[in-house]
Amino acid sequence: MDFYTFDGNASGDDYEDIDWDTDDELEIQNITPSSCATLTTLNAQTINGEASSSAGPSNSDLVQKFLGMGFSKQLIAKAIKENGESNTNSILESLLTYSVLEVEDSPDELNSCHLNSPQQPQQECVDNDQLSSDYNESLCDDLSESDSSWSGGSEVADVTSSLPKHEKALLSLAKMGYSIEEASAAMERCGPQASIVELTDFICAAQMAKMEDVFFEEEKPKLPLRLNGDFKKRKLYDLDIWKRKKRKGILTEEDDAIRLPNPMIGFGTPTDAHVITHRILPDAAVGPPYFYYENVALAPKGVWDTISRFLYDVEPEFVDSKYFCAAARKRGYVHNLPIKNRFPLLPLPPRTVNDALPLTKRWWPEWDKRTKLNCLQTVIGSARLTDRIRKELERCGDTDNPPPHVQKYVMDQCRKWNLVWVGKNKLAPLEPDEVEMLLGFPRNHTRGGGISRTDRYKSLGNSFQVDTVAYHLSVLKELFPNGINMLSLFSGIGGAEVALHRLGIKLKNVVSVEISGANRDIVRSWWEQTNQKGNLIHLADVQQLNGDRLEQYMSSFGGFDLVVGGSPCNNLAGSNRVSRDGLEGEQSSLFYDYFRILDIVKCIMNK
DNA sequence: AGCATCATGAGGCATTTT
DNA sequence: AAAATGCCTCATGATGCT
Repeated sequence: MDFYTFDGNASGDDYEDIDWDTDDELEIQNITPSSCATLTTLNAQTINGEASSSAGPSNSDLVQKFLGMGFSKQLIAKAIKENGESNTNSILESLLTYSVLEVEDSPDELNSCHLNSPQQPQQECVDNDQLSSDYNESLCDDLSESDSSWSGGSEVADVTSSLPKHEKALLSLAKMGYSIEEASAAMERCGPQASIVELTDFICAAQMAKMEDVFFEEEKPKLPLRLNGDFKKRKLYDLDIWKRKKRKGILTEEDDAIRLPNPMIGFGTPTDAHVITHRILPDAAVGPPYFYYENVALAPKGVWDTISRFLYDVEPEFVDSKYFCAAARKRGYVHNLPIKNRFPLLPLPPRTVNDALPLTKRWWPEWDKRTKLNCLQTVIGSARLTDRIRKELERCGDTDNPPPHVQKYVMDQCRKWNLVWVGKNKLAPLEPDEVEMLLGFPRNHTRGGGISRTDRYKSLGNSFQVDTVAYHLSVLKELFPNGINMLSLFSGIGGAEVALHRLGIKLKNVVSVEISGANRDIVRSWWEQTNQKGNLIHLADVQQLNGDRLEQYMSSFGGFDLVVGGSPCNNLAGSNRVSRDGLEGEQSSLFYDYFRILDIVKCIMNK
């Protein structure tokens, strides 16, 4: 395969022109992860997904940890000076002691303590004028919006001011007889906005788990994945069931499977008060290169376990993009990137339908309580549907409040098809440019150049949410100030490329593999329009990309810094009524090519 | 052949009710 | 504790038109 010349294939997700009757496909069955890198098993995890570090943390890590717990820099410096760096517990004791001298205990306030003093890191602004004025206008009051599904002001990992309420909470727990370790673990776990009740609930659960582990001294199984999220009653219930099953000896493999976190915020989002900044990666996963893999979160059972197993046992980070923009997008991301000091793209995108689509506000009925859209898919609602709804509403007469059964019918269809109000009794699916905006792409990114409207929806529906991905990739900016070389598999319309560009990360050499000619055209066109100085190499088929070819590229510009890819979800997505066959499905099995290629790159880089 | 349009549930959690 | 209910999901295939 040589540098690709554009063909006539204009479909967004079609693989019909690929010969599927190859031997490769058959060999996928029962394949096991085999890697030239040593595959090590993940150490037993603590409940909060953060394994305790055996090596002593560096001074900055230490400071960061206590900053995250809400102590002021001055107090931390003092405590470290008195106790030395090695003894974390005595530092904490000292910090608490200082707090006793300063703070009065007032439990009533503890139930509602929040971080304040929002801070946004400075960020180089790149091509933000691509975005619509609606978009920009809505940004200013974004932070003040309140949303019942999540709380807290804008906050990034670096907290520099003293936050006595945290210290109060810690102090209260200590006074209640809990150990410093338990209290701090619970606080780190539940977040700064957690109430005392939640904190004690967590500690209780942890104690129960610990107690029972004493009774069941055998092998320590992996606890269900809890990357983040609060430890509410539901979680206790889960843990209860799990313990009970274990006692009865009926613990099945399913109980050991990866579970989705609730809320689905991964290691944190730009607007979360509490962000996890440390994790332990399995040795085999540590780069180079950095890799970033994406797929739908709600895949059939066992799929994410397999993906994680192949990708060096890295636990997926599940994130719903509704915490980044006005539309939901539940996705899992497996990556070996640092997670400390992430920062969001600026300006922050509109976070409600009202802000994202201001023209719908006038027609939005009071009884439609939606503030977010559901997942943007590859097809839209039909005209007949919206016509049926309009007739149904008109049948109710000239009222602002149709009967409940009509409201339910309308709302069900609205949620199912992501309809928005564009007139009296008039609903409509999103326009392609509205989808572009919601996903964080520049306006008209997919417009023109011969692509059909149908395929625009298809390509957009298969794409990344740029703000979400950019937040994760932002840590690369300080690591690669001179730019990066990237291998982009299943590039689609270039979500990763756009994200890096908007982050101000220079793209030196990009090898992009994408089956759809229309999508390649889009990326090529974007590349030229944004005056990229780097080198874009387009290929069509990941299956044809072998080690020799990779070695050629890598020797010409010195290896890849980042390997990005979101492999086909066709056989994993819930919308697929016909062939939801799992990871071994016709298209979704291309995941194994992502692993194959990543592993080759890894081998070459670590030679 | 390309394009637009339309109809087509099940799987799997989470929550509520019994 | 179990059953019922609610809710959401990067889609595929058939058809008719130009």
